[in-house]
Amino acid sequence: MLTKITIYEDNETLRKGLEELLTLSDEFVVTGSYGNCMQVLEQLKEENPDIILMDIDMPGMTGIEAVKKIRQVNTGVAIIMLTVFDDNKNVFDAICAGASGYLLKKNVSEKLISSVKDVLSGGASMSPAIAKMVISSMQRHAADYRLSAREHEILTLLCKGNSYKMIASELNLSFETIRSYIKKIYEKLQVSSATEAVSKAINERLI
Amino acid sequence: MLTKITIYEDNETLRKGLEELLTLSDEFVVTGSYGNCMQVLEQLKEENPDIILMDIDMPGMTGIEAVKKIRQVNTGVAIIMLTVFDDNKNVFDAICAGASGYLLKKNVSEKLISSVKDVLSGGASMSPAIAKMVISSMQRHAADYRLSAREHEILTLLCKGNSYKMIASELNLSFETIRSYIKKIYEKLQVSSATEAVSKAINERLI
DNA sequence: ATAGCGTACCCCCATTTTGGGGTAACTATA
DNA sequence: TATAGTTACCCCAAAATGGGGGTACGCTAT
Repeated sequence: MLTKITIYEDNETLRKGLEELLTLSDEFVVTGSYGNCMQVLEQLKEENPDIILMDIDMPGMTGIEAVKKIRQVNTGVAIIMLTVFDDNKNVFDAICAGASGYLLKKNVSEKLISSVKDVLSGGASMSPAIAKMVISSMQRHAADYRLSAREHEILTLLCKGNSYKMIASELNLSFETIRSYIKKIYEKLQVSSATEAVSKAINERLI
Repeated sequence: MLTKITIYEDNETLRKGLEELLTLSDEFVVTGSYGNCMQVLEQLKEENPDIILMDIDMPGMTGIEAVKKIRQVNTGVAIIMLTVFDDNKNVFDAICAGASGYLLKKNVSEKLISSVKDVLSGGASMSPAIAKMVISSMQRHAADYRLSAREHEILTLLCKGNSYKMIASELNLSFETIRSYIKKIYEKLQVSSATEAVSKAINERLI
């Protein structure tokens, strides 16, 4: 069965090129091809494609906004972002909005078909440069505050929203014991309130 | 110049295979090849490779522990994990520990050389399945609690560790106003303490 | 025009948290 | 055998927070 693909790309030359590239292979059919994504929801409903190629920078509505709109009504269709931007913000916004892949325009000609196949088989597609950015963002890690196992445990419970009392009963320790632990934790994390501790713990991946 | 590669892999057949595969191309030289990573730090210092291929499941010390050790003394060397595991935990642990790529053993023969080249040129290498896992983890997004702009602003300040007082002075509002906003925020988020709110806000990416 | 929402402020009271001071047993280790 | 680190407990007082009430103004959409 043919794979249905809809294209959003405001550069007409590139758009035509994409259409041709996809049509050359007899596995794909281009169900729609547009210079902006103002009617994206209607077109999605109408054409029901398997894959959407979405440029980020388009007049009227950005590709990222379009992805958000699409994901509100359809979580299934695969969306590959197609863009000249390789900066952190665009990549993360697109991924968080719900894109399944991120292809830089300079790589389109070699990578398009394989990317499409990757997402069709349930995977995601990222160029090495994009993958590097994503991985780096996961690695900004933990200064080591040398929390003991017990301190770590108590911090974890605190981060789940437990009060001192709840932590005490959870761990079968006295309220006062929890207090002294938390004092020590605050000291080690260099904070002075539960909210600071929780925010630091989560953001720096201590828990 | 030749690219120096060290291999850690306890399956001897596979290890020999990797050596041959790499040596076939005249761009690589295998500087070391070991069945466990007990001496990884000494070997790293001795051989100073450009790339390390690291199996996850090895006797004595896991590849993930080895990566952590390596990253404590060397942030430059690229590390490609080589494993049969494609479960969430192993992938994330490896990436967070500092791996630059993650290759499933079933894909090794076709993907090894291109993965090595990807990481050599400063990128990262992930199979589509791994990329999918990583992307999915970034997408678990925001139930919409319909916070107003002001409520969002106050929640953000709360998450940074500010007390009610500090928020009030920051926004030039009265202490009591902040209190009533926070009460409303708790209601919308269905929580009843600052720690819960902060944890929910960060984990569900509300801020 | 009126109901709803967001904004901004105020009161009370009880509970919780924080910051400062302690003590003491146990374990590991140098 | 000191010494450090962890675990566990206690007191006090001040500050912050949570839950419950309110009022008022302006905007918007019905």
